[in-house]
Amino acid sequence: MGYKHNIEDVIQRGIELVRTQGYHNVGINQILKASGIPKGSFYNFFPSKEAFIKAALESYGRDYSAWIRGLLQTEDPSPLSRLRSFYRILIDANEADEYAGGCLINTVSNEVGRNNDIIGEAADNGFQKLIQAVAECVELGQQAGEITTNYTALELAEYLHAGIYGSFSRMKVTRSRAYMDRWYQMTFDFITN
Amino acid sequence: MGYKHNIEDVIQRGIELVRTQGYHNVGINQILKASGIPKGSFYNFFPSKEAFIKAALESYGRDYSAWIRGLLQTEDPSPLSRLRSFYRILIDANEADEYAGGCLINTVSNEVGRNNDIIGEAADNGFQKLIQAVAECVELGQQAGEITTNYTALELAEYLHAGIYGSFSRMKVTRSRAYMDRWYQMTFDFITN
DNA sequence: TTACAATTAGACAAAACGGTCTAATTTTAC
DNA sequence: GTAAAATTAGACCGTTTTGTCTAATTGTAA
Repeated sequence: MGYKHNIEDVIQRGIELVRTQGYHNVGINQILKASGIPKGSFYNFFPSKEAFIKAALESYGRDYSAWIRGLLQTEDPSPLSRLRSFYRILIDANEADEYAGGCLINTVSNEVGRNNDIIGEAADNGFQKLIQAVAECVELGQQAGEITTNYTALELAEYLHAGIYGSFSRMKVTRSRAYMDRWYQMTFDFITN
Repeated sequence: MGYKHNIEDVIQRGIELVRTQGYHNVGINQILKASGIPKGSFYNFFPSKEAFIKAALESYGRDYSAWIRGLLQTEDPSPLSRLRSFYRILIDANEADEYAGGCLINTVSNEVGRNNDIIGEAADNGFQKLIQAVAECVELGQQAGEITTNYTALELAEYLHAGIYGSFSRMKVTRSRAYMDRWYQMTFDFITN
């Protein structure tokens, strides 16, 4: 049967709160309330807020990179087309989310990544997972002659990552998908053969 | 003679603290201590922390965009060369700063831009100032035939903005200029004729 | 000089913060 | 069934948070 509360539930609720509202802006009590868990159970599972967000980043990174891989491994025979499709879906998802937060890793990384080594490292690990998933598809696109080979697949994946995440930053205050759409158009214009 | 304390001093100290440590991670008391101002004076100048950061964003946006304009209006006759030089200096500055914070507007925007309309709007205004300063030089580069005219100057400036700020995000957790350098190389490869 | 306004100064307050603690309950292992 | 371990529950604690308040001081304008 198991006990009443479930760690994974708490993590998912916490992810959603922190992703949309920020690390320091969300208190433990808020997470307790949202997940219906008492404080004792929370601190039984996690020794600190820092440990909680580390676990959240790891869970999010796993799920997110798996989601990316799923989207990049469809039956579409063109790697470039799959890559384009992925970014369109990502942009659509952010619009559907009303530009509320973008990516948890980005939110946390920007807020505390530089000032907290444990969180910073967890964020970096997460980013690398996402970038790696993209790089694999980029490489296939290069092999298929669809994407420029002037740069390595990893360099291109990092370029894509920086660009879309920079667009997220503008998106958050403009609350518009225009910047992401323009980024999409221009970037694929630049990197395709 | 004037009174003992000076608003602009307090703003500059606050900017530096918030830029490197984040909005919620820096308390009023920290700003008071750093600028040697008592609480009564602070709240005499600013009605709230929110009002303070709004003033800080405005001051920072003014100074930063003026700094950009200065760097983009040298005696170098090539707009493209001036633009390249500006981004090299910007990247160098972030390295010299030990990747501590990047841009105040970006830091605050990512942390609270979506959850606080007053701060979000101030951040957006600041971003627009910076992008506009870059766009003017991009346009000159287009007129000189150095930069692609497939996109408007504003679109290209926004693209540059998103890219370098996305690189900042990676920079913060990797504490390395590698991502910015690669972004620089690739972007100018893409946008030049 | 005098009257008024702005600034200075920091004690104080209410609320929120992360985290601790003890006791009751539930599950697991033997 | 029984003992040990894990989980649940929330009252409680010390600290820190933003913001208020009153009184003294300083500057300004008549």
